[in-house]
Amino acid sequence: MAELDIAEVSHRAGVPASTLRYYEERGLISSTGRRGLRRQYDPGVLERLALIALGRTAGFSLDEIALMFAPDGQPRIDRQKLAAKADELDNRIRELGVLRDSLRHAAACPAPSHMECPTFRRLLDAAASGGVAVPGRRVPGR
Amino acid sequence: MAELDIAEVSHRAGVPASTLRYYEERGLISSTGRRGLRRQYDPGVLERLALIALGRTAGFSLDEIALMFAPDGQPRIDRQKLAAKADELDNRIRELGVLRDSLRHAAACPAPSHMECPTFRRLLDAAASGGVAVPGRRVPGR
DNA sequence: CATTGACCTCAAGTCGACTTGAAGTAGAAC
DNA sequence: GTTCTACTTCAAGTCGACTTGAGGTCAATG
Repeated sequence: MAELDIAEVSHRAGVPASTLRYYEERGLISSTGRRGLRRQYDPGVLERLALIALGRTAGFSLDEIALMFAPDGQPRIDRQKLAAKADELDNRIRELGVLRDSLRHAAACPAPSHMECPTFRRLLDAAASGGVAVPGRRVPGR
Repeated sequence: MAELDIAEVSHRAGVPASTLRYYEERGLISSTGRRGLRRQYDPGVLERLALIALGRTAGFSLDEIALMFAPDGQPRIDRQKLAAKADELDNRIRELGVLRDSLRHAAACPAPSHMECPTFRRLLDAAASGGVAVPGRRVPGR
């Protein structure tokens, strides 16, 4: 079985068929042909989908991911971009670490009200001054 | 000057006026009155905005945050929820850590193509099997 | 040969958190 | 007293990644 049916791909990759069609439309994957109406895929699409999933979890947009494939379909992953994303992740991880520790402290804090807890207030100031970022926040000028 | 003008709040909190109106509409903050048309705010709104910002960076939705204020305006932060969010953050942090390490490895990997690098392939399998989560991904059945 | 059911296309809807635009108003400066 | 300007309301638009729905098609099953 060289060719996979869309249902097969959907099942194996754990991705809805609608998403496969969407990815195709966006140029992220391509079908090798049709059996009747139905899309057929090369088994390699599974690896490609894994790559896409990976990119998504690393925080790349679909557009960015699309650029990571050469026109011939071979992944052309820019090592610099990977390193940059790793650094980005590093920052986010550090932020989240601080946040987590502070949340835990606040959860265990004996102060009658959170507002009277110095740790909580410090956290608050950090958040207010934009020291910590929200992932999906739109930046002014975009 | 007990009362702050919306422009003042916007400036001090680093939040656009449109967002302040939006937060008011959502019941997250309230203005004490108007001078002419313009909203006036109690200085306490700044602390509240900081609290909102904090909640956002911790990954709470505006609806969740709204529930963290008692009707009287006093923050009523559920310590259990904080702890739960901390645990959630902990998981995410661990995932991101793995991802970061793998990205870094891939970036430095000597294999001619990423596909031939065992570390990269392992990472790929993890991503494919949904071992790592994308923050904003919609879960089936929601 | 007719039915079934899973696929197809294309347009439109969803979600959350805002932003933007049009049309109006009022305090303050001239 | 007029103009300026920063605010006001309300509806609609935006962004990314998909999902959903209506109406159509076709390989396989009976």
